[in-house]
Amino acid sequence: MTGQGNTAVGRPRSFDTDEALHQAMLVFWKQGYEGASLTDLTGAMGITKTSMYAAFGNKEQLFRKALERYTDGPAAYGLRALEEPTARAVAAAFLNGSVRTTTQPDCPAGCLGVQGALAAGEAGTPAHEVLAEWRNVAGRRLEERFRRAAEEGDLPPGASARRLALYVMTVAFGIAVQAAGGIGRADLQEVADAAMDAWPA
Amino acid sequence: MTGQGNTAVGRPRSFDTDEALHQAMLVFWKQGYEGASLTDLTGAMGITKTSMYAAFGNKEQLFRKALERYTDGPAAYGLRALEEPTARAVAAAFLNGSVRTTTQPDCPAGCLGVQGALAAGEAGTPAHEVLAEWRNVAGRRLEERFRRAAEEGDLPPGASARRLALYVMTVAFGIAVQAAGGIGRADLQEVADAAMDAWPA
DNA sequence: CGAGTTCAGTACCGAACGGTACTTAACTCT
DNA sequence: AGAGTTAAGTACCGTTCGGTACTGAACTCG
Repeated sequence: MTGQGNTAVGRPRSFDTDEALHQAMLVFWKQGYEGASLTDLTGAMGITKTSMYAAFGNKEQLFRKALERYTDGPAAYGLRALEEPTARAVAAAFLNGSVRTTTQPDCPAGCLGVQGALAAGEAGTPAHEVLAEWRNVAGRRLEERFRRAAEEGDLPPGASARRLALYVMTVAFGIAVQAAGGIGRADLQEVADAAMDAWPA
Repeated sequence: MTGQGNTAVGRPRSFDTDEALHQAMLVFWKQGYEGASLTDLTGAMGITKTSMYAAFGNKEQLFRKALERYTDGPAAYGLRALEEPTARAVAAAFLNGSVRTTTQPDCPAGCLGVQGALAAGEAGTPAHEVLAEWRNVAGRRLEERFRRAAEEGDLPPGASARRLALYVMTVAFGIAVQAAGGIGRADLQEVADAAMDAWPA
């Protein structure tokens, strides 16, 4: 029950935790969980190891917080897309957002949720599982949105919400892989457009 | 100019290099380049570090050879697909092959070419670049095949071979990501089928 | 001004990393 | 049998890994 009021007692923190977390996110994004050493992380964050442990716990918890920040920041297009008026617009907005975020000039190429720990050794297993769940949650959100669209008559009777959600997520993940390999934004936007040709009705 | 005839001089190798390379491939496939330690690798290969260095050079060269083996083995569906008679059949065979290989029960889930080093620190950069090139080569092969199809009148006049190749590769990579996250074969086959709905004409 | 509390920095921990020198074992050829 | 050649095994190299005691410094409150 440690009070979290703004009455500061003790020596005040000399760095901005938000900015430090942002830098850590960028390192994880570029190098992956196992490829990012504490030296890489704290170097980019501009703090020492002790400060990082005091502020964030350990490497794994730092990664989880960096992923939350990624979700609310660069990956926010995911939730925004769900608010589009039609299922088709939702799918297009999701794919377009993934193209834009995975090819942002001032950020690492690709998607943290995909390349953060797609394969991992023993040390990276927790991160691997966290990211797999992160991707599945996104897919479930999309599926629920499409199910609602089906109930509203926004999708043809035969369409499967689950199948459509899986398809859109799969194309988005593929876009992330291509971006990580250096494929440019214009090419990937064409891919996103081509993917929408498979949309029903 | 060391002769490579079958006249064996010196102590004969006591392990099967092909089998050892196969085991190394499986470890890289499951754990990625940086996540696979020499202890993990040599443990699975059933040999000591010295034997591994004598037979394969170092970790990076072992990875390159494991990737070649992956190309000729689990990923051989890629070249086979190019031999299909029509562009549509090529695309379908490629996607179906990716579904089968990334969800093989007795192999790691996903694709070595995708998850081997999608993001990497400094130590994993060579592997990262090797895999990016590996994916691009596959895409170029597909693009050439589709260009030939266009010349043969096997594709509508407006179709872009490059765009179609990029689309098929992107879906295949997305399937690999989904498989790495535990999505099953039946679901992914539905995705592959759905992706073909975008095929022109 | 202490007393209490929290943060920063140095210096260090044991373990694991990729890689190698050196000895011993197993083979072919003369 | 002995020389020459190559592989296997042990034991070790320096470095880096994630993580932590411990010492001072900076702040609020009484």
